[in-house]
Amino acid sequence: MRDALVAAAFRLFPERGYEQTTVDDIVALAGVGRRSFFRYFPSKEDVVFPDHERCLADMTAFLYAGGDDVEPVRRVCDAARLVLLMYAENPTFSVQRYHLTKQVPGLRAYELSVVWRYERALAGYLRARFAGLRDGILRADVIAAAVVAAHNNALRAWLRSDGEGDAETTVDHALGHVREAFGTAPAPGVSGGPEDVVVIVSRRGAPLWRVVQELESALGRG
Amino acid sequence: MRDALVAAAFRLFPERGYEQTTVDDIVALAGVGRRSFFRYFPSKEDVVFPDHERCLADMTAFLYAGGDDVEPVRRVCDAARLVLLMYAENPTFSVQRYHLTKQVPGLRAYELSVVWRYERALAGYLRARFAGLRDGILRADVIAAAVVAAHNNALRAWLRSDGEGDAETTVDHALGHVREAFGTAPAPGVSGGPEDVVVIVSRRGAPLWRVVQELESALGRG
DNA sequence: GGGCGCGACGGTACTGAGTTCCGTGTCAGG
DNA sequence: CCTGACACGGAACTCAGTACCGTCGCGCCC
Repeated sequence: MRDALVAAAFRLFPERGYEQTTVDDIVALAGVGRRSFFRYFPSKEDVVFPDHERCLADMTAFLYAGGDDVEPVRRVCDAARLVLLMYAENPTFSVQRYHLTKQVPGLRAYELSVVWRYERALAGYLRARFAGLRDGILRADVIAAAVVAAHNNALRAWLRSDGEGDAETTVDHALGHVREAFGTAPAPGVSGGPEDVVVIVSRRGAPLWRVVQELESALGRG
Repeated sequence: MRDALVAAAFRLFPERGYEQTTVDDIVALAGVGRRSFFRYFPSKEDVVFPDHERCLADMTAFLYAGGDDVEPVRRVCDAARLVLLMYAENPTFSVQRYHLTKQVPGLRAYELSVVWRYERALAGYLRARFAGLRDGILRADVIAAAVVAAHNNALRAWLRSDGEGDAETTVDHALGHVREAFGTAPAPGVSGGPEDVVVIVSRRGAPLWRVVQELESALGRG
């Protein structure tokens, strides 16, 4: 029933556009009553994101499945990675939806509220992991936003390639930037970020010779 | 006329709720025709964010008013700071709207699309400033998202205080975290982050003497 | 001064999303 | 055969948003 409605909707949307397709058109093509549409989808927009609830639940489950021994930032990056892989499971559907949301303002707004829930899930996890830390909530919110932005960047690049590109490499590269910025270097050779970049953090009070020593060591010239 | 409609709307919203207030109620109280409402506000939600367009335009103008000599990340942080100060100009109105958006899902979704436009404005500016840089677009998007998240964090904290707290200090502190994470130390004594930390990023291919030069300069020992 | 265009406002009627209420079939178990 | 739970369908309704048109007030030009 759900699947029949989604199938009918995505047969009509490409040919006459989202806004020009009424719910009556969809239910007529699916051969079901109008009332049944709103039983399965609270609004017309929801039919465009039919598996969003399940995907969000999967990501949340993944977050809390790992123990507290795994590094938090790495965990949320892996969660974002997981979401992108879910998108990549149905390339044609994802690309079709991308073209819809790109040109229908109403759907773009709805997509924002969808993405927002993912971001809040990530932030909630990080807030719990950062509990007690100085500015833990702020740090959690900022990192969650950065992770989502990196994920979206990679996702859109992949969608623009019509699902032909390498989604994994792209998202790992993007998330590598975030982990770099927030103090968790990607594992060597994992393909996150360019491998010829090294970050040194120093306190101003430290003696210069110690900083140079660390620097040479980090650059492999010691 | 606009002001009359906004005033009427915000007299009705608190007493009977946003969704229970129809557009007809608003225009009846304002003493104008229903048609005129939609002349000034494309949708019912827009009356809740009456000065959003102006605020966005002001922020964009501020971004491009500074020359290319000012550091990009600092510039977008200052732009976010400017937005928060605009909110702080009308504390009672901002707090009232906060309570509305907090409990009406439809308004929260609309607010997301509003915030999204600010984020895209910041990202657009950063993309231009980072043009030609390796992963410039990705970096721009991630930093814009982080700045917006930090701004929102500070804004919500201030709104929860019913506009009584110190908005400037809060937002400076939050944005300091972002500037720390992305390699731009906050101005000395501004209260963002620990002031004795400096970050140097180097590519492995760079000559060591150049790196040490940058390092000495950053540490203020050159 | 008298048409005259123009822009702002108001009213009517319409479309379509979303809701409410209710009738109908269907299948289980007693 | 009766009955209660449940899924579906349909009619009628509310309200946001749009299209169309009529009206008023204003300056402007002949």
